[in-house]
Amino acid sequence: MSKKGTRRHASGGPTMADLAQLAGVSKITVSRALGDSPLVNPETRERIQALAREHGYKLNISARNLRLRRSHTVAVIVEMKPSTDRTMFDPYPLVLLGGISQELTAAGYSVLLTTRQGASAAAVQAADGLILLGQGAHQDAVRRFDKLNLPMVVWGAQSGSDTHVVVGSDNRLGGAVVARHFIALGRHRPVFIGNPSHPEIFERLNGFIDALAVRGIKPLLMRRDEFTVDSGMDAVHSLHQRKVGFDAIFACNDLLAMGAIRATLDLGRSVPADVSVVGYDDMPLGASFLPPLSSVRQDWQEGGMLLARKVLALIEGEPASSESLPVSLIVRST
Amino acid sequence: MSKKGTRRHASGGPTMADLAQLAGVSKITVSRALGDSPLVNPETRERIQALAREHGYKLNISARNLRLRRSHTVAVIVEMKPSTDRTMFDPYPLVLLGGISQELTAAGYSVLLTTRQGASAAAVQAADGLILLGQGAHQDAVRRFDKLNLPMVVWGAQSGSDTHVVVGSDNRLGGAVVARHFIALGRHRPVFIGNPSHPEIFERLNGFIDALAVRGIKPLLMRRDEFTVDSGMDAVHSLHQRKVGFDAIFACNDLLAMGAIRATLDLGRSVPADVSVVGYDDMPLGASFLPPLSSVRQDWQEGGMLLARKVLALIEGEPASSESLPVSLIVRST
DNA sequence: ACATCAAATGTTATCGATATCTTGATACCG
DNA sequence: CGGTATCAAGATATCGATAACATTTGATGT
Repeated sequence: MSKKGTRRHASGGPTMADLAQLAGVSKITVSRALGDSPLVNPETRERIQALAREHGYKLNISARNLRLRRSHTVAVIVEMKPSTDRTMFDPYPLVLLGGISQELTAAGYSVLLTTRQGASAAAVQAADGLILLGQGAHQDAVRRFDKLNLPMVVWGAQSGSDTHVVVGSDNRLGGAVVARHFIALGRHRPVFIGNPSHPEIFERLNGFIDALAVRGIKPLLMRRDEFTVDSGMDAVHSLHQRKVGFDAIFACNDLLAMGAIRATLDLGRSVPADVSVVGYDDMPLGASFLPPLSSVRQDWQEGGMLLARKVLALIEGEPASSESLPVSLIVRST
Repeated sequence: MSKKGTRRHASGGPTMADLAQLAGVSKITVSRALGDSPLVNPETRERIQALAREHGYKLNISARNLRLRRSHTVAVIVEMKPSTDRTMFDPYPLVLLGGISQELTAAGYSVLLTTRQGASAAAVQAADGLILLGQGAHQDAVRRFDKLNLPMVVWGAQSGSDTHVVVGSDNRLGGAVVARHFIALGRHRPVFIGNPSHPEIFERLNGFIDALAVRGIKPLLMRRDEFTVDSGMDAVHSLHQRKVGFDAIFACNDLLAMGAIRATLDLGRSVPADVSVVGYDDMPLGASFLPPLSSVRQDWQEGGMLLARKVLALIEGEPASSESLPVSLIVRST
């Protein structure tokens, strides 16, 4: 079936040049017709578009990207720790991704997903913009990708010295809200469970401490590196062994909170009568926990959408500034 | 020759041509040097690579993609329903993605993440291969992307008529394993909770039914569309109201199972003494549930890696066949 | 000394789409 | 009727990297 004129290309379909020949016009006219440019006669346009459909023409994105110097692609760099085989402990990154994806797709962009390590770094530089996820978004990572000179936004906590755009929940506020909740309940021996070496957790802790300080209350920090139920239980058992008194627990994650509650109940104390507990992230499951868990809710989807909007703005050459998203305390039974 | 020599390009860095001029060689030599080709003199190579580093040279991926007709990119199409759907909020797709990402990255590929709807469909065709996620992977979606004529693999349940490569957990086996577990425990009035209109769930149900049939047992189907704790509770309450007897529950998801257990306990019956319950997916939280939940575990990460390996094989022109991953029953207290 | 060969580098064409600059044709105006 | 808008379409150059083919040079063998 192969004649010289109708050569099939290895990659498959016909090119604009092929269509041009079929239609008896030049390449550029085909380009215009397919782009609905007003520069072509409506009849010609129709004819060419029909021809394109008929022959299953597909635009070669790589060629267009090269010519336009734009890929309409945003790279999302996710920190996937090699250590834990469970990639990330929680569903949130996906929700974040969902928000990002939704917004970018709507704007005609697509998402290039990359992990921090390895070879795919090469592909990143074809992107029009960058979104850095993964808690902390460690400075070295930021600096590394900064060198690409692309519009970039980072999810996480703002640290004063940063020059790039950071979007994140207002973790300080999150801590403060919980503190005020405890104060309103008349608690005065609160405990914080979590790992403050993550910038975001650090902010929560600070907000917590500062808001408590207003009443002269100093929380006890139970540092725990794992964000698991077991870790939460362990923290409370440890408090008990050390005979430390406490009447409120702020766990920086719902799993920790559930563990803490379980351990507290095991020790024969009541939640919330004896001990108030508040978690963080408002996992769907928390509402079904017994007793239903109070928690601080972040709007991840909105976060993702905001991240996306910021990169898009930067890509368009518009200014964009760092921003914190409000959080809300969902009070249930604990 | 007027201004060309020193012109800075809009997109930023120098090109191979620029480097070539700086080094006093031709473009192709630069290309070879940067590609560590043995065709260039080691000294020359060093010199050029040093120059590249010094001037912050970045390869233009779009140009290379065009020339090579390969993007070293695999598109992953995720079904994200805009509504509050299960897919988006479960951790599993992310784990799957993690596996995919890990394997592809290792092979020098990157991941183009796309949702099924919308404009980003254009970008997909630049990919070297396709992975279709999202339960069901509905036939229309499959057919639509099949037209792109790209190597494609699908995550989900195999339906006999499919010609494309399907990778998924062995859901039939999952159902059968639970059935045999119930039989071993001497249960004879089992209930299935879930939504069998999803192909994967349908398979679980079939495996369950068939394996029970060996002992002449017929399970009761409680159809529930939502995969939530509430839905699980509701199912059991409904059973109770209708005065239907049961001594075993197979919930096609852990949240349903937890709900079912909660409701069962609420009704004054004991788990597992009176009623055995098995969930599905083995969520991390299930192990910390009270009582610790028995569940069927699928290896999502391995699934993702397998998907990736299959597309890569297809891309390389090698054959690949559909495959089911084994599942395992994790017996805990329920 | 001359042919042969291999190493190192260069020349040219190409991947496919599109911006810029022209050209040809028709209409419109005073 | 000459001159200028207006519209439709073409010619050419370009984006940046690389494959295929071509050339130069020095070394080796007989």
